[in-house]
Amino acid sequence: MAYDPSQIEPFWQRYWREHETFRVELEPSKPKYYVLDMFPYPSGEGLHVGHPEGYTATDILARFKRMRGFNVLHPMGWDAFGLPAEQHAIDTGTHPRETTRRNIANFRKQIESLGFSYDWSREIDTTDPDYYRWTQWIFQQLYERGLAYEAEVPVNWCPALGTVLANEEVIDGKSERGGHPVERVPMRQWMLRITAYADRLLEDLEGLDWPEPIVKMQRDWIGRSEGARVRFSVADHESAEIEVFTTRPDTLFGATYMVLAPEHELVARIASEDQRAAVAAYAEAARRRSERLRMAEKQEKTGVFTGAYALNPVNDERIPVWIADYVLAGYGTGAIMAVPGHDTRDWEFARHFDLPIVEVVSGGDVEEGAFVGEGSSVNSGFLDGLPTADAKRRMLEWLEEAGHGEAAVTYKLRDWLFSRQRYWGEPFPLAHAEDGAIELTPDVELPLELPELDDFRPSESGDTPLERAVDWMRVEDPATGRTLRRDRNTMPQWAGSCWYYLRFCDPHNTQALISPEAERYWMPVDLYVGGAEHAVLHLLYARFWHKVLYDLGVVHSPEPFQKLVNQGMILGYSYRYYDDDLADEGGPDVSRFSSREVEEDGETPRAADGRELKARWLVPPEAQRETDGSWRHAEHPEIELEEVVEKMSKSRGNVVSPDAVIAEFGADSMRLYEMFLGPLEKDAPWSVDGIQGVRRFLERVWRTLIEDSDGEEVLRELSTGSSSRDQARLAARAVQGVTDDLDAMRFNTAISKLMVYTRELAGLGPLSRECAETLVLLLAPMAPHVSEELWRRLGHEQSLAYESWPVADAALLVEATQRLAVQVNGKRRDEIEVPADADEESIRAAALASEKVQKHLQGREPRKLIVVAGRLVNIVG
RNA sequence: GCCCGGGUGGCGAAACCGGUAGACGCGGGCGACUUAAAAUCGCCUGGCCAAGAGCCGUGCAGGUUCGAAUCCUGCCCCGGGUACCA
Repeated sequence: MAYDPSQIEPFWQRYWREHETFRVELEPSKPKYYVLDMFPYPSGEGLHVGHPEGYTATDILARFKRMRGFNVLHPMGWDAFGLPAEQHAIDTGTHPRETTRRNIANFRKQIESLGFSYDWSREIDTTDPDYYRWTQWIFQQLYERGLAYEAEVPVNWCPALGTVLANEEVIDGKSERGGHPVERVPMRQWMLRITAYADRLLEDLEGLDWPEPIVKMQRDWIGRSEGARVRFSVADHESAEIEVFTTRPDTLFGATYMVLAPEHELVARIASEDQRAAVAAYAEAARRRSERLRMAEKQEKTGVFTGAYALNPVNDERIPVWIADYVLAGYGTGAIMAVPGHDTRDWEFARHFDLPIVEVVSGGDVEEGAFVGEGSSVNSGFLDGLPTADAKRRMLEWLEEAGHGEAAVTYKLRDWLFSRQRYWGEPFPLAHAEDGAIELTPDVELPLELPELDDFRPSESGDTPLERAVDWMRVEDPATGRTLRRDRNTMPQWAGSCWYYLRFCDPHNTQALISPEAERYWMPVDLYVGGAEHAVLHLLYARFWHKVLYDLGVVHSPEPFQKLVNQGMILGYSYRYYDDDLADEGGPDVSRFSSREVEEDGETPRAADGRELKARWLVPPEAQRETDGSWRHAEHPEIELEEVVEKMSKSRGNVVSPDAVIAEFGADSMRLYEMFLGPLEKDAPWSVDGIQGVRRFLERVWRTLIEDSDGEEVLRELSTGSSSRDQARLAARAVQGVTDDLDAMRFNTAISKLMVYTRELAGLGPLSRECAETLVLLLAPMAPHVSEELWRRLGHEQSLAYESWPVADAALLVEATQRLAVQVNGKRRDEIEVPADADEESIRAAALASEKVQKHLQGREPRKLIVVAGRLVNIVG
């Protein structure tokens, strides 16, 4: 028997658990390192192969930093509230708590089987009342600071299902399950005033060690823009006034019409008699379209004239007021002044509806398209001749003097819709009085626990699941004795993940969400690793809460995550076809279609005859591969399937579990393989081609140290005394290379350097103990089980988790000579070897002395000679 | 649509700041060992042809530069996000 992970890995996992090897305490004398994974939602599908990628990366860092003397906080927990457990409860009647408990147990077992060095004594579960007690506490602080308020906000209401749907559950205006119509209807909701923190969220991005694209996405998401608010009066409607925001007040003379969002409150008031019906019909249709579709510019421009006119304040011209769904109610003021000459969407709209286009900034041709750049004002009265910047300033002065508007800043960022009409979330810690007053649940009554239910559906009357708990909903106000009603909503899943990184620092504190000592020592997070799909929302929400906690004095750093790394997504394969069974009823009449027979119409797939279709996804064995490489529906082989590569998800069925891989190759091979696949940040579809390579590497490492002697696995005899010079140089290069790569999180190249080191050691005669131990220590963060086993066999009694990381002897890294490429006119023609300290003059001479170079120069005099230190010489001639 | 990222051999990739394209691994080929196979070890493996001191080659088309996978412009394809999936 050779290397056998099925023996080694469980042994060491038990060893670490029993010895609490990775348990950490606050140790002020030691430098700390807090390395955090984005904790998972424990879904019923279990871990997929994408999870271990990020977790392996952070685990390598955690182990590496421990060996370099840091006190490492490396925790794991569960973001366990969420939609799937509740859906499952509705389908099966199983309490979400039970589903969640089972899923967590499964996730923990899978995660443990990979040998991660988590401090499990700090495990967190967001659905644990001891945890969400503090989520509720934070909400109360937000409320008391005026950062939580109630408002009427449109939601995806599905009358047939009697419930509000997540955007994901709505496809092209119909529910994903059953294809029932969905409309946007306003509902009273909790909102968090994240916009009050917009500027700080923007400014503090500055000092963070985050990938630049993520910073940019956050910046764009916040979308600060400076401009003006302008008020237009409405002709024949004394009291009506349309307020708009524009970044280009200098183009006000070019405003030839206005557009209101279909939901705008003025629409009903100002629509003229003869347009009323058309306006109502359009508004009704808009309610059925998703915001995403409405923002898509490629869509045909639609809109309806309201019959009303506004007065342009600069010239008192009557301009028509339209409604159109490209103007969104939730952004800005829900109304725009349209300047078709200088805004692309307005231009297209004006063209489509034959509205006037006026040039007010010179520099383009407004007949051909909108000119959105800067220039100088024309056709603009008192602005004429002014360059754009001055024209903006001048117009602002005029607006303020005339009382028609003022300078303003708006943000694309909207306040955060913070309530859900669901069961499986944190209850709001407050109650409502008849008169609308809100009483916070007293601190001693926290946590306010979820009521027990056995039916998790919304009620037919549109009540939320919580409203089924009649007794729970009713509460007596201890002060006045009057009866209050608890809030019928729960918090969104984001809530628990907004502050979990703080709780890991002090998970069992019953007096506070975190002690000042723990917070001062451990925070901020030094390295945060997770998927790029969280680039905006989770990270922005968590930063917002952190800043509120900063203002409350709970935390001392303005930002929670100092360094952020996004691991790439591991994608899965599925195989797509379409059918016309929109209501998911099945049966014999269903027609099926291959992709090539289907056209996309916006979000709606259609057959050649115009019939609406629905996409379906299969995975093997329902999808079968033919000998010609095509994929076919197993039951309907006439249907050719289209291969699609996407994020792994239940809806696609393309989730791949790591369990089988671990069983076959071992956890160390799995870890190494995921790291060896390519750079951590890169997306890639999952495949196990090539996992043999890292497994073979581990076997080679094993055989380098262990030999079979009469069926007994024993340590090879190691050479006595110190390493040979060649061995020492090889080891020094490996140490330097691996250390640099781990510091920069280049795990793939670190592994390749270890492969080279191992292979070349074999060619250098009897192995020295020093080289052997160096190999094991360098491998330890990446393949910890086999490394621990070899370390023990090398005669050490303690785990190597806290051994010192090897240091390279700088003197051994110096080379005596250097090889330089020699180019003639940029093409490589020869190579020369010169002393490492050769000066430029001798390098030139050596290059020109090359026969091959002379041949290619064909007698020409070199016009120019470029020497790049350590790299090459380029002779131009 | 908008925002972000990616595209290099048959495949995963490397090339870190504009300086020798393809390290390392998979797959494939040849050889050694073996009665044989597996395992292991060694060598070869971007394409083309007239086979050279040759030409071409990093999604496509251009540009900047002594020199471009890397920088710039335009385009194509793929992935992620798009505020109630997480």
